[in-house]
Amino acid sequence: MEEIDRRIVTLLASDGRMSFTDLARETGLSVSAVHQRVRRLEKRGVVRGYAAIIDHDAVGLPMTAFVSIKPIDPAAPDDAPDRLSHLTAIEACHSVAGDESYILKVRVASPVALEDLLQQIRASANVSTRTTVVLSTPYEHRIPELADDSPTGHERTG
Amino acid sequence: MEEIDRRIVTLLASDGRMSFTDLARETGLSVSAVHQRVRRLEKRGVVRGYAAIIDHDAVGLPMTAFVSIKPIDPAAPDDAPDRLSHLTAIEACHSVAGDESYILKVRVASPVALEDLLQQIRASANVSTRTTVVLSTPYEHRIPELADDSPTGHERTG
DNA sequence: AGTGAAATGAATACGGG
DNA sequence: CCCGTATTCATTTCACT
Repeated sequence: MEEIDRRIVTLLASDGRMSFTDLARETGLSVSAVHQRVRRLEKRGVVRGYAAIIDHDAVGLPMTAFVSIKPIDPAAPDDAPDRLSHLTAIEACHSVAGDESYILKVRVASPVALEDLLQQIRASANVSTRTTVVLSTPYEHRIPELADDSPTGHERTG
Repeated sequence: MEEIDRRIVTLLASDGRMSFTDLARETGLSVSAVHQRVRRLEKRGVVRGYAAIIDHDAVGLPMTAFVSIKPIDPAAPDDAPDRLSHLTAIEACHSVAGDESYILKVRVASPVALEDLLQQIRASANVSTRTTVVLSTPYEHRIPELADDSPTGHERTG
């Protein structure tokens, strides 16, 4: 991916509602050219979608935690993500290297809601849990610097 | 916060570029009414912003890790978030309860880049690190169900 | 808080270099 | 792959309930 696409991606990552007009100004291209590029980035899956960033305190989910899970029966088929996907309090599920198999990021309303959620997680996926409660979040959702070329599987190799 | 605002927040969380026209259709309000509500949600900080969701593989940052940090000198003032904020590979920084003081979520291009980043983290904040590498991400950025009332500090109490 | 209507500005489709 | 133009559609403001 080259310079201008990287710039577009960075701009949209920091303001997902930026207009094509503004993107055009920032990149020095015409509106139709950026429009075309954004649609292509969406189609190729580089831009996977757009989301409002919500203040979880303000919507009644002030408690965040990381829940690491480990299967009770290590021989059983590992379909924990599927078994847990109905629990909407789980914002993310990462398969990880290390002692435990997944790290879940969860958002709940209260300590009691967390207790309840942990029981549901254990029951749904037959796992043990280890929970790390978030006290505060100095920052989140930051934009990385995108540098140089990256393998998209779409560019020409020569 | 009541029903319609919750609906608007949920819709924008799942599609940050949804038009006011579509929001109006989905909520049964007029365009100007939703417009007013969205602006109010933004002003009150319930909606903190908008972001494009990026495929990190496609932009050359295919490696994600969680880095837990612990101060070398527990007596020193704890300004790790400030000391680390210049490292753009750090997407999020959470202060946590437990043995360690912060969990960082980082995105890097390669194992070597992670090694380099860990050295920078240790040097910048005078901390030890414990790193959990993400192997795959079954899901991320999911939208929680927003239920009932939540304390925004803005609604009338009677 | 809500509405509809009017004016501005943005998104999209198109013809062409 | 880029541009400009023309059309359609969304955003924003306003006067009013």
